[in-house]
Amino acid sequence: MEYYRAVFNEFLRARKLKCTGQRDSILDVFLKTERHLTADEIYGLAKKRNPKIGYATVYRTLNLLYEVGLAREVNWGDGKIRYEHKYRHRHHDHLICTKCGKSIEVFDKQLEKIQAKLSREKEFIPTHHQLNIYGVCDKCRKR
Amino acid sequence: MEYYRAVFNEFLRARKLKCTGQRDSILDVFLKTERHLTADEIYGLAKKRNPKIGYATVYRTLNLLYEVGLAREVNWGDGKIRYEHKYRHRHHDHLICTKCGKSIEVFDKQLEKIQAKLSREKEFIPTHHQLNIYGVCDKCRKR
DNA sequence: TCCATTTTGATAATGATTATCATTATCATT
DNA sequence: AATGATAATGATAATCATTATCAAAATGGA
Ligand SMILES: [Mn+2]
Ligand SMILES: [Mn+2]
Ligand SMILES: [Zn+2]
Ligand SMILES: [Zn+2]
Repeated sequence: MEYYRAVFNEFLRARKLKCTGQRDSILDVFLKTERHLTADEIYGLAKKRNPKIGYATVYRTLNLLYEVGLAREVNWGDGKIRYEHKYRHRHHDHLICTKCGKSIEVFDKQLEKIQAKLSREKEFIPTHHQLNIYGVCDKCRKR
Repeated sequence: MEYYRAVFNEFLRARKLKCTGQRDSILDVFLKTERHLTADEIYGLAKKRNPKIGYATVYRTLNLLYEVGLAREVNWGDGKIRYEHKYRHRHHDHLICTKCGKSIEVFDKQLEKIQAKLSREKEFIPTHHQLNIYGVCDKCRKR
């Protein structure tokens, strides 16, 4: 975790941005949680350790984490962006339960290959993608 | 196109809803366009043939078209829902150019199979999915 | 035609995110 | 440690797509 903080600080220095307590708090909260957090959730958690932190700073810092490549933005179509760890985490897709909201992470090499093939066929240069599979999870089905 | 209108009217009757000129106009506009339209675009087109139509009615009618299965909602992560034909149209995914906004429709049977496999492995019952591949289209790359 | 029910459109409300801007904090340089 | 140029912050207003409200109008079966 020290390492990630170093990555962030290096990024700030390179961009002539400043190290601040708020940025530290937000990065900490983000790194300490493995869940997919919304800006609002991160705001709530960061506020605990730094009560006078503002919404705008949370949004601004999350964008920095995105830009430096520490965070990935996830869009599940419910109107809010979620953030998950990206640095040294392999890309994956999500199964999303429409009953309980839980998500399951999945990865398939073949699936990624087919996407590359489809792009190639259309002379399209892919930069990133997002696959959401919506449905009902095991627990919710049995309930 | 008469057929689709019949499907819609049958749905309205079954739900004890009423046939109205506004609903006709909006369905017409939707059926006549093969593009992926936002509510706002449909509002603009419908207003041409029925100038006193309101925004709310457009949103309400699009939800009906979704419920009856004539329309599919598409979310490209830019904050607005788009609508495309669903009835008698095969499911497909999209390559989305981040330069010009154009989309290319693609389909791969193997890709769908792998998704089913991934769901099965997690004991997850999938209902629908959405795959967006973002990147740069042929034209934009050459420009 | 009558009338219960549904629909409509203008507009207010909502909710997530972004913009604004005066005040405060950071940090390289004295 | 003090300075000062620059960046950061937070309260709050603005934005933008979508939804809710509600009085007035339209629909359709009897
Ligand atoms: Mn994830
Ligand atoms: Mn399409
Ligand atoms: Zn569930
Ligand atoms: Zn393009």
